[in-house]
Amino acid sequence: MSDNAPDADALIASDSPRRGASLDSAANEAIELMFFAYRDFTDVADRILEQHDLGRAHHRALYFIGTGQDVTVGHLLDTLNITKQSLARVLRRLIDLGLVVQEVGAVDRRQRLLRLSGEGDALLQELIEAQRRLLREAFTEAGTERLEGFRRVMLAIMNEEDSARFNRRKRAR
Amino acid sequence: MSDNAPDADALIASDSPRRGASLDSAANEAIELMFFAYRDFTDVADRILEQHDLGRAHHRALYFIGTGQDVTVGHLLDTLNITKQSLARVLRRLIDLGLVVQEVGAVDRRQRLLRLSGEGDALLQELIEAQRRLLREAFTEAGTERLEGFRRVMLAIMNEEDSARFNRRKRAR
DNA sequence: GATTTAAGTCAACAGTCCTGACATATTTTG
DNA sequence: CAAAATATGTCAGGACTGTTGACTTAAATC
Repeated sequence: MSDNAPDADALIASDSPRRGASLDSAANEAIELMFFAYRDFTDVADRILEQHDLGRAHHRALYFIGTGQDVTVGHLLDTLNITKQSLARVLRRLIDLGLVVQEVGAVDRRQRLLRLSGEGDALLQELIEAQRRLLREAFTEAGTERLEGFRRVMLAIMNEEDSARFNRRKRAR
Repeated sequence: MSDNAPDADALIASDSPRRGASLDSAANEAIELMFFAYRDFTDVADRILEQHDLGRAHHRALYFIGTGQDVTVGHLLDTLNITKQSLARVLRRLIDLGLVVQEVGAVDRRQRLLRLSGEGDALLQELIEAQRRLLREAFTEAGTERLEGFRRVMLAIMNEEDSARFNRRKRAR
């Protein structure tokens, strides 16, 4: 990717004359970190989903239904950035399997409030725990004092819309 | 996800009596960081790929062909963890577009060594630069002293096979 | 010479995403 | 109240990426 890539430990010397080049090679490295780490992160959930003949799209829907309050179809469309048609297929399957139930909105009866059934929540908890375990172990392995660096960088990678969404969700917890 | 989620800054107090709970809520938070950050990271490349009517699979193939040495079809299958048929379709397209060229292997003439054409390399550089810019800006925004934390945690999230692969690739640069 | 390996190909199927159009029920607005 | 806007659902059809399994060709290896 580039010559003379400095050791990552040296990157901290941000007053070096080659600061720009260091940032570039750190970014080159990070492209691969993102690819491999995300793949392995999703793999632990994929293995569970496979056993239920579900895919990632079902996981995402389950997740945001289960971790939000009064989630409507519209909220889900906003959060997932997909089309109504894409979501409909996924939601239909989850409802048919009895993992998700719908209720007519109390304030606005056009809305369909989505929530997980007991079975749906059990599956979601299983998925969350698998990814949580992986991350917990990674934090321990890397040293928990490095967690803050990880958090801040990941947050900075997000665009404004998503970091705002992330913070809204965080506040709601 | 859990009650009494502590502020992230408090997570550093790893000698707290609730260390385990802190790690859990940090991991819960990180599940969303992974989702949103990865999505926005891939989005900057997707916007460029769209203009060329290419998808993520083409990006991945271009990337590993362009950043490796003497990459064969077999290597690519190993790295990407997909089937021969999946790769074949993608590779066919890239070759037909003139972005990738094949040469018969010098040592083993059964092999097809893959490399990028000038045009292919130009596209790859454009893709890499878009993601590199995003990451560079994120590092600056988060503070470069936090880069090391990010790196170590991401590396720890990877499984052994991928972290070994990552380190092999890094050594080769 | 027989077996194994690297690559390419064919057929068929599944999951996820897209666009665009249209229907229904309900709420909001003029 | 009637008209417009909104939330949801659905239909048709297309694209990309992934899968499995079987088969061929050419070259290397035993």
